[in-house]
Amino acid sequence: MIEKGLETFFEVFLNKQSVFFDKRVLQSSYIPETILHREEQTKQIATILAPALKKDKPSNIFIYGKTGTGKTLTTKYTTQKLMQVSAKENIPLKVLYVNCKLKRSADTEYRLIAQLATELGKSIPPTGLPTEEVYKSFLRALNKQKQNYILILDEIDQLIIKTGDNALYNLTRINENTESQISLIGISNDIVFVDNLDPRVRSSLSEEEIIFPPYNALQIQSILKQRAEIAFNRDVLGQGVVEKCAAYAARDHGDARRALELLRVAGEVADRKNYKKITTEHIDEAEGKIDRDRVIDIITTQPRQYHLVLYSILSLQAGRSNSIFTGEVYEIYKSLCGKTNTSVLTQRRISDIISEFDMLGIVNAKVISKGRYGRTRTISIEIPITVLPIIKKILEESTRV
DNA sequence: CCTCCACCGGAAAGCCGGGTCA
DNA sequence: TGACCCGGCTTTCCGGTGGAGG
Repeated sequence: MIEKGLETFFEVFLNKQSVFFDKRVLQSSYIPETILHREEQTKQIATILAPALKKDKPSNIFIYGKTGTGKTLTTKYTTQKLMQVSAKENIPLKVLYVNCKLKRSADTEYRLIAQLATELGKSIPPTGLPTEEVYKSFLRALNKQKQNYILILDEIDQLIIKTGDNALYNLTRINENTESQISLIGISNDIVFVDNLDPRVRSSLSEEEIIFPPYNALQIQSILKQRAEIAFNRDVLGQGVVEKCAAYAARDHGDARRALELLRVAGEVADRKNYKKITTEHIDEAEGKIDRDRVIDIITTQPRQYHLVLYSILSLQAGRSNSIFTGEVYEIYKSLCGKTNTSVLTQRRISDIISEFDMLGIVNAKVISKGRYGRTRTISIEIPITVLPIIKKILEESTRV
């Protein structure tokens, strides 16, 4: 009986009308036919890279712009076109793309070089070898065929923050040891990190600099319309939906990625509720959902010690309205450890965990001075009230012995 | 104006589990 | 098997420090 019900459920699901025609178009990995509002930047990149077709070494490029301003997309798009020409004309040229933020893939010097070598067909074990050895292997792969390489390092700031500029330094001078020519394209949404770079690396990396300004609301609107045309079925977008999405995204620094995500989730919400059209209400709902999912996702993937810390903060907040200090959190945390039979970490460590929560936007922690009574952080919770019960449940479950 | 609290936060080093290689 | 490597997580050490209270 139950099976029967489930079967019909699936059948109904299968036959259900969706507002989507091709959802992938709204994902950030999708590269559209034409890229709107980035003509200038596309041209700049193309101009700089073009010499590669004549076997000259293009200058290194440093690309900077806030999140969702089309840096990655434009770079990928341009290099893709470049490759098409080089393939047609039989010009040896290779583009390697690496995202330095991807955990366990390219977020350390070893892994970055290993990743690059892997893309050139060398297989490198994920660990165990001296980094030096990996470099040698990479070099051998480069030399196997003399040609131009364009190396795209996305989110390069993450790499620098985590592991310093060693890798970058080595990469910028790798040309001295090889027949092939390597050009770097560094992409970053943070510009301050450049200051901490070795001057040699800095000047080498930013032989050319390209800035991606944020989109304004109108530009985001046209981007959304361009994608929506392919992504959705005919006539599913309600009055003012695109406008509202764009307005939300423009509100905080014109992030096109967020706008697209908002639109996509709004569509999913509409689907789930069996609406044939997406309305502006769905957007509000989508915004809340994205928020909640983000928080829940962050917290569930956090290790146990972090849960204990957060639980301590939560229970402190429950009783009072005034602010919470690090010392108090640590006291509660310690007693919690005792109760749950967990090893106790140092206050120094807990302090770091709290700032991590702060950076993740789960908690707001500001350093203040209480004069005579010392210096500490004031901590408050930033989790939307609607998710608090869920979070509490998650924490309680993981905190239990 | 000086003191001195209760932490902050950088640097370095240790531990441990994952791995390679000869 | 032992010497060695990498990377994540912690601990240790320790020099700051904003501002209320004296």
